[in-house]
Amino acid sequence: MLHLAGHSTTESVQIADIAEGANVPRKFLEQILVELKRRGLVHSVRGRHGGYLLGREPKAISFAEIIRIIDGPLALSPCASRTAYRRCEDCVDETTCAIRKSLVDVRNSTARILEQHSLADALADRRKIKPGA
Amino acid sequence: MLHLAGHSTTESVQIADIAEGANVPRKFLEQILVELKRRGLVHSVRGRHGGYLLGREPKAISFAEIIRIIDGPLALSPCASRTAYRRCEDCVDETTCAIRKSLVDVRNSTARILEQHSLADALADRRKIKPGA
DNA sequence: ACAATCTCTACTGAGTCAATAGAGATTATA
DNA sequence: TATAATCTCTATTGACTCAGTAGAGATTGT
Repeated sequence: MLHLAGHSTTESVQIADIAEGANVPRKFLEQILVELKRRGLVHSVRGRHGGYLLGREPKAISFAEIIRIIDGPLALSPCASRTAYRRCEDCVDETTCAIRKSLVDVRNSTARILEQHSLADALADRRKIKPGA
Repeated sequence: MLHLAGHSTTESVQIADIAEGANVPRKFLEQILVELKRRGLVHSVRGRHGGYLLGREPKAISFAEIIRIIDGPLALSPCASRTAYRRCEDCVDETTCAIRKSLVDVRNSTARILEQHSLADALADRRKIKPGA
């Protein structure tokens, strides 16, 4: 995603280029991109000079969103998740579960941090440190 | 652990009792307890009237410590972990990795929250809500 | 027509997780 | 001393996930 963010929002980049830049197998990257596409974070251009490009401006794509798609919900337990809530099977009483309270705290702070960081921020950081690259 | 914290620090509780209270298979619980013992969080008493008891006072056992033993490192990626640091294999330059910065932020906030919560806190919470239980 | 690319589905191998199984060591008690 | 109750240890299972592989099919530029 950082690689794509480094290019314009109008010209597409080919899988092979991204794979080389990110140092991951092409076919493996493909599966991730298909999923990202399904969720609207990237668009694809088919055919001869096809490729991928960001679906929105870099500043409108948060780390939280990407991580949720690739790694699943942020919460440590489904019962503490907001986007993928699921009650624990053997939970006796959720409202008095002292463990869940902490897990919800953790989820909230994690979500806050990851939602504040966008691709644009990451790109700016990188440029700040390595102006030449 | 909450079950154990509910008992005195001197008398042991049998696996079967904890298993029933926590609604998990006895043999499965056993493996967790053995690991917790290896790390010093609980002690065991062998033989006829054996069982388990907390290795320290409830207020000296944090959620962070328990979760690290049962679930592994808190960080989302090994490169952001303090207790189990490991460099990413295909990392080009760790100091300029914009993703890692966010992951370290998340780890730190997670660790702060989970280290502040102890078994004693959880026990107090539970009693506050359900004074009779 | 053809070549380059994305698209889709299925598969593999290693690893993890919850759970099971059983033999062995330790201790209280009769 | 024998026995029963308990923890201890190691191995194994089955379902699942994760990274990666494979190949046929659809789409588009030339």
